[in-house]
Amino acid sequence: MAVPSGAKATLPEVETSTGVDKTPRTDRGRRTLRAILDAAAVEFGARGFHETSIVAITQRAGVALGSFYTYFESKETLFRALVRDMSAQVGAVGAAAVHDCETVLDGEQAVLASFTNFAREHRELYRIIDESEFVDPASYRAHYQGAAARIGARLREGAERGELRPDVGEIEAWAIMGINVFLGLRFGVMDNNADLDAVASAANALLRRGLAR
Amino acid sequence: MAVPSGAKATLPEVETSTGVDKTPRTDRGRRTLRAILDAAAVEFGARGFHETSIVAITQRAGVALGSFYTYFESKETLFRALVRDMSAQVGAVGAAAVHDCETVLDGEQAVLASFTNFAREHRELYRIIDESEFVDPASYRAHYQGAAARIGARLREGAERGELRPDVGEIEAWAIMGINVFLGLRFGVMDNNADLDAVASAANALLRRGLAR
DNA sequence: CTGAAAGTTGAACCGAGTTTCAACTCGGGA
DNA sequence: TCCCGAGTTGAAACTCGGTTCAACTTTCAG
Repeated sequence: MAVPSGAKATLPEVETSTGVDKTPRTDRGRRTLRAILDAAAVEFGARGFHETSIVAITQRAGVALGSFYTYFESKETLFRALVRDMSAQVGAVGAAAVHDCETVLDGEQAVLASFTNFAREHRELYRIIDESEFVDPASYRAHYQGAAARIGARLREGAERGELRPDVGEIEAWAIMGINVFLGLRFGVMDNNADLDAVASAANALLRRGLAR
Repeated sequence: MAVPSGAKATLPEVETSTGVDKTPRTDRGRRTLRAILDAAAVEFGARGFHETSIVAITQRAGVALGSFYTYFESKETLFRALVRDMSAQVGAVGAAAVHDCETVLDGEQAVLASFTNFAREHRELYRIIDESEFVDPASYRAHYQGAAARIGARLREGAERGELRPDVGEIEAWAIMGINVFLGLRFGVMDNNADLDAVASAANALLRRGLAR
């Protein structure tokens, strides 16, 4: 039960390089695919890609080893599907958070608060995204470039509206992303009890006024 | 030639769980060990831990497969030695950078500038530290907790000296670390031409005044 | 009810890469 | 010069986990 609700509703597209369509056609098939995805998120999150065997995944999912290959061409394909799925969810969570915020800076605070919460509820997020650097570099880059681009767009809008300095750009976007990722790691994942709203608020103070006396 | 000069001078301690001392006793031995470490940094940096075979390392080092086991108990042991070595170097680079800076904020700017430069010159840094999350979790945690602690100590001193707000703490330390890591990735590693001093200066402006108009 | 398509099963195959080891060479001290 | 410990060598043993596949069951449209 470590896979976010978003993923439960929509099954991620599983691409096949060899034109063979592996999309399940029946309900039974969709349930099995879902079980494999959930089990994989748990196993990859706990042990990492290489330490996780397909047997472990299918056992946790309660299906036979061979069934795996009904839905995926390889362990890599499965991992890729999972990475893309989680990356999309992070984007969705962020978009939802900014939705009804007055100012850009309020928006950034809301994004951070919801992101750290999301990370705490989905411990596997970091390990899967982090490991995609080695297993699926393209998705890894896409994930961070996409996130930075979204932050950058919000900053630019804030600058146009006169809320932010006019010179905010890519540097600031990547800086904010770095803040979010590391605070998510430290206070969302490594620490169960931290008050995440307080963390978001402190980080936002840094964005607003800086650290100087 | 991807291993930092620091590592060339001092051979990192290679611990053995089984009490067998693998430290080379002759010059020839030290040269071989050095060659293996250098080759390993290149290979791990280019292909990652699991995709790198010991054969590839020994071939690049120009020694026979069996020689590897004269110096290391396993591939993991070697990787661990490398992680600890690089982590120590990052610390050293930071310490050197703050050394003769007037204010804390000047210090943080100097640290960021030298860190991004270091990352650009040692592309393997990120991949090795990142992958230690999976291969050697203890060193991974130690690396980031250590870095955050050093930043935190500097901030505290700045607060005592009245340069910074009195309430700076762990949140701000991890936020700064996140900024540094992501700017190093984006402008040091992913981009060869970015002006790293300009990047450090922009990030420092964020720390000083924030982003607000 | 029936047949074909979809899905399930797990034993066995297989390749890749780590680790071992016994025979060999090197180098420096007596 | 001789000797011996340190270091080198690479073929082969071993391990392990991904992938295949042919026999089987379930589903569902007609």
